[in-house]
Formats: sequence, structure tokens, C-alpha cells
Amino acid sequence: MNLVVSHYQKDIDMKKLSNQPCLIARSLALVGDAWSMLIMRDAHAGLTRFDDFRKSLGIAPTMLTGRLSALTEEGLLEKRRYSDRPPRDEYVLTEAGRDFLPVLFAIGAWGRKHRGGGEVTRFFDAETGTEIDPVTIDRATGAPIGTRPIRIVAPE
Amino acid sequence: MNLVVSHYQKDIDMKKLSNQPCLIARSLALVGDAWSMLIMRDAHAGLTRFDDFRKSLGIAPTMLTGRLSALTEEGLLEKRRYSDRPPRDEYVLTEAGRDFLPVLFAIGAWGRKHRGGGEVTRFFDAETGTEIDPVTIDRATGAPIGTRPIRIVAPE
DNA sequence: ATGAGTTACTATGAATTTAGTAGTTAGTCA
DNA sequence: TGACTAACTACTAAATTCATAGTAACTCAT
Repeated sequence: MNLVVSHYQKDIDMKKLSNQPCLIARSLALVGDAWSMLIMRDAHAGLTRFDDFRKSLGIAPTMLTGRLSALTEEGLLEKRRYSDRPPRDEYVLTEAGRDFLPVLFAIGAWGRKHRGGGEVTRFFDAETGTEIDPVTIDRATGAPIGTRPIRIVAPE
Repeated sequence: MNLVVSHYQKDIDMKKLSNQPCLIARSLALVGDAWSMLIMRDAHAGLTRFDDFRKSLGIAPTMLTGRLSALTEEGLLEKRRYSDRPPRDEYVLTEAGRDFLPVLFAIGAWGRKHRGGGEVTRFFDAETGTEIDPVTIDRATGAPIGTRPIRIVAPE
């Protein structure tokens, strides 16, 4: 099996991550840190305001400012004014941000299997009431990812 | 000695996350950084050896040592001796490590939709030859994550 | 009208982590 | 003996992260 990664050996760093042919690497350039992912989680849970994120995460305000700006700049969140006097902005999910939810559930599913136990937050389908059990499948074959051999094709 | 100290600090730091009731947070305590995820990606692509990871990622050896030990300690990789003279070890995926593949594909799928374009690495089903199109669904309802309302239940 | 409270930040400096390069260990091979 | 390989460790500098304090622009109660 050939390598997924680029063949340059020297100039791979985090800044160049977003130019790599591997879409995993590209995505990780934006959300490849725990704070960003946890902000996305909280945003999906309904949080929108600076102080709500800060209190929920216990993150330093400088960090939060940086992460929110980055996620906004990258189009996962959108800054929206909710008060003119005093001027106040909140951060709401964009479509790209909402599309990130499957990633969070895939991570959570891994955690349930391999880091479960004790008190855990659980997710239920609001209509059927059944607990959500996320599986990532290939839409083409319907097979869960990892159950069938895969061929990796790098460009050029 | 530097490494030992930094490992200790990281463990303290991670204990904040790994004891949380949210399984996403718990998981991110282990793999919530880009290097760890990229190592997991490369491991799935077939890399096993220190120098292969190092060359593929352009990561500093100190970083790589730290990340490989952490992933090994957390049970996503396993150290295996492949030569006694000279003594040489390689890192192979455990079951927990293999179970991480859906997370990587979910991230890749997000990237394809929102950071696609240009030259990208692609994945095909080795048997059918069709390109893999990962979707994360709820096994109970069959509905893609994000298409139905969810109820979050935190422990008391 | 003054002072307390709210919200979304910035400023600052110390602690910690990361990056980059060089060197070490334990060998093999010619 | 000397060159070479693989898997690291040592060291230092640069960058990032953390924690705390402070600020801007208001509102509201006394």
C-alpha cells in the first residue's frame, strides 16, 4: 500500500498542511486541535456566545478569541451581531460548521467503545427516543469503513 | 528528562479532559492534536517504522517519540520488535487503532466537501473500484447524523 | 449621577510545548 | 577499519499556551 502523504520531505509543517493533497491533513489544518473541536461540539450543543464558550471550556480568553476568529475565518462559524447597544456579537454555525457534526459523532463513537464507562453524556434521536449509535459507512457499498480493503490513490 | 517532565504535565492536562462525561472530550485527550491524527493516518496507510513516520510527516524526532509513546500507552498502537540484532521496534495498529479509521474518513469527507479542489488523494473500494464516499449514520434509524434532531442527556 | 454589573474582548508575562539540528546507541555490511 | 542504518536522545531557540488583570461600551438600580 502506498503512502497517503506528500513526498516533500522538508517543507511539511502545519502551515503547509492545508496545501497537501490529503484531505485529512487539509482539514486538520483548521480543526486539528482539541480546543477547536470542543468549540465545535459546544456550538452544536447550542452555545453561541463568547462567555458561554469560555465558561463551558475553561479556556483562556486569548485562546478563545484566537480559535473563534480562526473558525470564523475558515467558514465554520459566522459572527452575528445580536445587540447594537452595547455592540455584541455571537458565533453561529455555518453550513460547513454543521457538516462537521459527523466527525464529532465518529470521535464520540470511538470513545464510547474504547474509553467508555463511568458517567457519560449520551445522545438520543429526539423522535424515536433510541440512543444514537454512529457508524461511518461507504455510501456506495453500504459497508462500514474498515470492513473492506481500500485502495489509496495519490495524485500524479 | 525534559521528555519525562513534559509527559507528566501532559498527563495532568489530559486528566481534565479524559475524566469528562463527554466521550468526545475524552477521546480528544488522546488524539486531539494534528500530529497524533496524522500518525494514525499513516499507520492506516501501512507505515510502521519510526523513520518512515518521521520522513512522511517531517516531524521532529522528539515530537514523534512522544506521540508514538502516548499512542502506544493509550492502546492505539503496539510496539513490536522486528529485529533482535540490532534491536529494532515498529509500531502497529491495535484493534482500538484500527477502529479509529472511521474518524479519519469522516474528517476526510468533510474536507472533500469543504476544502476540496486541486490535487487530492482519493480512496477506492478495492473490490468494487468505486470511490469511497463516507457517511456517518445512526445505526438505529439509518439516518445520516445531522439530519434529525438530537437530544443530549448529560449524567445528573 | 454614581456605582455595580454585563459581555466581549486585549494586555501581559510566565510556564510549557514545539521545532530543528546534532549526537548517540547498537548494530550490519564491504 | 570505516561507512552506513534505524531508532532514538540532548540541547537550545522559537513559538504557543495559560492565567490573571484590565478595558470598552454599554445597562440598570439606587
